[in-house]
Order: sequence, then structure tokens, then C-alpha cells
Amino acid sequence: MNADALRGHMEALLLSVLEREPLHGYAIIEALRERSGGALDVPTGTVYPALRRLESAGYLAGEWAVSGGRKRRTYRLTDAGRTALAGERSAWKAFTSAIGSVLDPSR
Amino acid sequence: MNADALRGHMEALLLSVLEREPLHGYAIIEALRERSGGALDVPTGTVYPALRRLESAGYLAGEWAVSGGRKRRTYRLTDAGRTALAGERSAWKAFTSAIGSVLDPSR
DNA sequence: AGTCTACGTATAGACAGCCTACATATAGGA
DNA sequence: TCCTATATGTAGGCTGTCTATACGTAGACT
Repeated sequence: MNADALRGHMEALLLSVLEREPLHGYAIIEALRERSGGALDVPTGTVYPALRRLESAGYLAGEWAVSGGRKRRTYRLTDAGRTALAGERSAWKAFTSAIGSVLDPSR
Repeated sequence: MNADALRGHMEALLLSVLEREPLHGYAIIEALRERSGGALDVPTGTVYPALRRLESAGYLAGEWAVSGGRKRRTYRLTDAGRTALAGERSAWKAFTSAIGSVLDPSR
């Protein structure tokens, strides 16, 4: 997976993976890897800053917890985050449609 | 169309639009706009450097021509460019599949 | 003649997000 | 003790896209 290709889609991925249930950063990385069948292996240096950005934007709410002696920062989707996710999904459709219409070899 | 989203896909777009016939930069921009139904309106500051990159990589061959008193640099796809385009197409499929599998709300 | 728009190529510098590499720390098994 | 998995985070680099600008021709309109 080309690194540049992810640009601008990371936020949609994070919001989407948090739609079902709140997760902490490490679990989010695993969820992305599992859901994509191993194609998405996102480094921590990408995820943690992105989560902070989304929190600052009001799309996520983070909270510290302790589980088995380890500190975790668990993020949940806010209402604004849900709205943003819907927007990201339609943007994704428009994006793939636009690129696809050019890349399609049949035309 | 978010600018960051284009990152890493520009080269595929350029190669694809040149698959049928050689075109010059200005015509490429128009072709992208038309093929995408207006969704892709790429500025010259993006296209011209990208064309030079692809030429340097050996995927395009550029040639100066004069038409109606105007200088044009026409680019055609090389054999290596065709191979690269095929690779870009399969990369695009893998990319949309990976992102789609995460973004799909049904899972 | 002067102005405007479309055509056509190109560069400089700003911007931003993803990356690598590193730092820190606990738990548990070999 | 050492290694791996778990867990969060930052600093700095990289690079491709963008905005803004520059240059120039052709043709239409006033």
C-alpha cells in the first residue's frame, strides 16, 4: 500500500472503525489490519497524531483508562463525528467515482 | 474534491488519460475534467511538474510542437508507461478494496 | 488601439499529512 | 535476564499538491 495513497482518507478510516464501539489507539491499528485483510498496516506515528486531530476537531472524545496495569486512551465517536463520517463516506464515493471514471480502460 | 485525496493517484490519472492518444498538458487537464464529469479540476501547478516527473521516470516521452503559433509539449505513453499504468490500475483496485472494506457500514 | 478571454507552459514557495525512528513503560513467558 | 506483545507519544523528514505568479500568442469585442 503506497503511503501517499492514504492521504486524506485516514480520518475516514478512523471514524469508521470507531462507529461500532469505542477503541484505544493500539486496538484501532489492529482493527484496521483485520478489517482490510492485512492491507492496512498503519504505523503508530500516523494514528496517534490523527486521533488527536480528530479529538481537537470535536469528532472524537478521548478518555484515559487503566486495564491490566496499562494506560489506555479510549476514543469514542461524538455526534459531530457521526455526521463527519457520513460526509466522509459520500466524499469517498465521489472520489472513487471520479478517479474510476478516468482509470476505467473501457472508455 | 479534497486536494490531499489526490495524493498518489495523480500519476495513474495522467498515464490513463494518455493511453488512447498523446496529448499536451492543457488538453490533459481538460480531458480529466471532462472524463470525471467536472469533478477533477487539476491546476497547472500540479500537472506540469507531474508530467515532468513521469517523463524523468521514463513513463512518458515529451516532444515540442507548434500549433497555430502556440508552443505545445505533447506527451505520449512509453512501453514502460503502459506497464506502469497496468500496475497503477491493480494498485487502485487494491486500494479501494482495502479502504472500502473498512468504510463499508454493513460490517 | 486597447482590453479581455482562452490557450499554453512553467516555476517558487507554502502547506500538511504520512512516514521513520526513537523514547518510554508494563506484563508475561522462555 | 531477555524478549515479545501491549500501549502511547514526539521530532523531524519527505514529498506531492496547492496558490500565486510570470510569460507569451491568438482572436474577439469595443
